[in-house]
Amino acid sequence: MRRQFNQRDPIYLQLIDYFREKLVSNQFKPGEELPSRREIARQFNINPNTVQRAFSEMEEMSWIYTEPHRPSRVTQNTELIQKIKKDFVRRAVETFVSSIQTIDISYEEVTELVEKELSKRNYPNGGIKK
Amino acid sequence: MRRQFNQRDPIYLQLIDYFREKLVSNQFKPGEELPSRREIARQFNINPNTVQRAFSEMEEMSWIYTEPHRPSRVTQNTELIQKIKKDFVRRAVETFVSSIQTIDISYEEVTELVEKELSKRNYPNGGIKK
DNA sequence: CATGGTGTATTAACCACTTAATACACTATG
DNA sequence: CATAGTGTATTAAGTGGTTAATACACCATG
Repeated sequence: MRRQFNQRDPIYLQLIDYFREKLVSNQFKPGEELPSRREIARQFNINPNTVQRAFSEMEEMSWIYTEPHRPSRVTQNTELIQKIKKDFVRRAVETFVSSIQTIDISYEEVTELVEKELSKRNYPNGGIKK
Repeated sequence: MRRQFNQRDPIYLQLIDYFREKLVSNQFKPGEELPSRREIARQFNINPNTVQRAFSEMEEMSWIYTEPHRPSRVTQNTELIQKIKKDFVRRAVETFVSSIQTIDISYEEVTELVEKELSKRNYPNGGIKK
């Protein structure tokens, strides 16, 4: 659970991103209980309300659910998790393409640069991470 | 010169991006005179100080230069323009790769998605834009 | 039944940052 | 030489948004 938050982006967004990463990389069992807001706040040394903010948004997106007076749980909808993953990638691709298309550069150059950057980060072919 | 600014990002940053695009796509002659701050402000219907803010930052980055009491001019350093272009692409690639590497996805899938998105936007191979 | 932890709601404080107002010296133009 | 436009600096105002404080009802545990 050790992770530093940068000082640039809102903490609650970084929290959401943190959970997204765990979600799409199967680090959660479906329906798994999450630590309480206050517990997480303690671990990250942030305000409980900030955690609540993140939880609210994740609940809004159905990433988690909370029965009254029960700990929040990770969604049991595995299709949703796949969708989160797909949407995330799609959005990243769109943002990327949208920005580079203002540049006069060939497709081959682009993919070569992407490939280079991927391998630079020890990202072997085949999708086995780290 | 018609372009709408979104209401999400700071205007001065969108202005800078606007000039970056013109700069790297050779829509400026080296040393070309730029319209005055107030003129640009009128065209975009924004505050002259906002233009000045953008100009300051572009001057800081040496994209433009301003002799005392003269109109600002586009840099004559063509190598710099190449560097701006390269840096911009490099940063876009880094951001992109950095985000998708939190996802369990193969390199082939990534490049395929990028290729798809590029062609969807009428981006023919070979780098001939639009 | 008391105590401490929980999810949640409301409100306030804060805060970085962008944008705008204003002023000034200078220059070109007539 | 007057007028209008320019680059620039300083300062104020505004603003959207995040974070924090506080409170409340509820529940489990002893």
